[in-house]
Amino acid sequence: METKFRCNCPITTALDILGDKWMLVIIKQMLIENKETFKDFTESDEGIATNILSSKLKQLEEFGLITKFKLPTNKKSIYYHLTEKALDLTTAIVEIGYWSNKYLREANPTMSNNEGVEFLRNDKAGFGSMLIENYKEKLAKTKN
Amino acid sequence: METKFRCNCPITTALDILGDKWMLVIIKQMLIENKETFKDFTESDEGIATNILSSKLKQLEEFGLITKFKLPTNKKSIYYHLTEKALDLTTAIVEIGYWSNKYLREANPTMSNNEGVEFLRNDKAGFGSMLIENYKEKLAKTKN
DNA sequence: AATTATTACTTGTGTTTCGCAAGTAAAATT
DNA sequence: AATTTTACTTGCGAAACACAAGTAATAATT
Repeated sequence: METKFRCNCPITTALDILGDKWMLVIIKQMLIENKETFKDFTESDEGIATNILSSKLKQLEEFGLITKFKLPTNKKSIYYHLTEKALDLTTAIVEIGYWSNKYLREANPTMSNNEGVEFLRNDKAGFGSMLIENYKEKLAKTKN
Repeated sequence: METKFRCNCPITTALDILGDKWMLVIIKQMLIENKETFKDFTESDEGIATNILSSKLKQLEEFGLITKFKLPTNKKSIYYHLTEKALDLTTAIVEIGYWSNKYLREANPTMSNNEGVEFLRNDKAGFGSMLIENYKEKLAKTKN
């Protein structure tokens, strides 16, 4: 599948790939909510349709944002992991969350306000670092 | 038009509004490329269709991200301006640009590499501050 | 060992969003 | 007065997305 880029602007180019309903949401689910398998994603709050999920996982892999991984003990499950390239989107994702918490509470009054959100509000950079560190630790455990 | 939010996650909530092909691109065009009028947008590199532009401008206004403005000297032209709420997305947009410059050059070899991009690469935070400052200066001039 | 359940998908169909071309009404220019 | 410019809308085809159902391989249960 060939991506057509709208123009030579870096920001627009990124949005040619990430600017849709699902790409960043899936990355967020992996980064923050420990989603790893197809089933994990289908069970998430966002409720993605399986055909969409399938096609988005394919795209994410094509762009080098995720890799597939199998455990030798389980031939059925496929584990999807974020690459360094995707992990480097953490700061951008955190910025979006920070902004959303600040401005979108009246638009979506059901928005959660837990310890994670509090951490984000109080220490944006620290929250990002924590996410990356946690994710890398988790990967190290899974792969060894 | 009523927005349905997929769940209570702040990040997903933001992407329910901004997660499409055009919303962030239009904000970027206003912030970085001095696009103000309907015609400005239609002439931009990205080449948005006029019906899409019209509906996106409506949405941006509904969400309080832009405001309409008319000059007393010109009854035809409508000037669209970013609100503080939208300006507060600058850091997120800059992060996306920074990431794109770092990772998407092989996907889109035509990506520009001018002084602006160099500034972004060398001083992400400074680049963001500069954009906001410039934008506010411009607004001050237009409105008075 | 045979049946059932789980996982990771695909396929089919309808709906919504998006893209392109053309048209329109009001204001501005010639 | 006629033309052009600006800010749109309308109509139609294409693409993305949503929902339901089905399938093939593996794993668990009886």
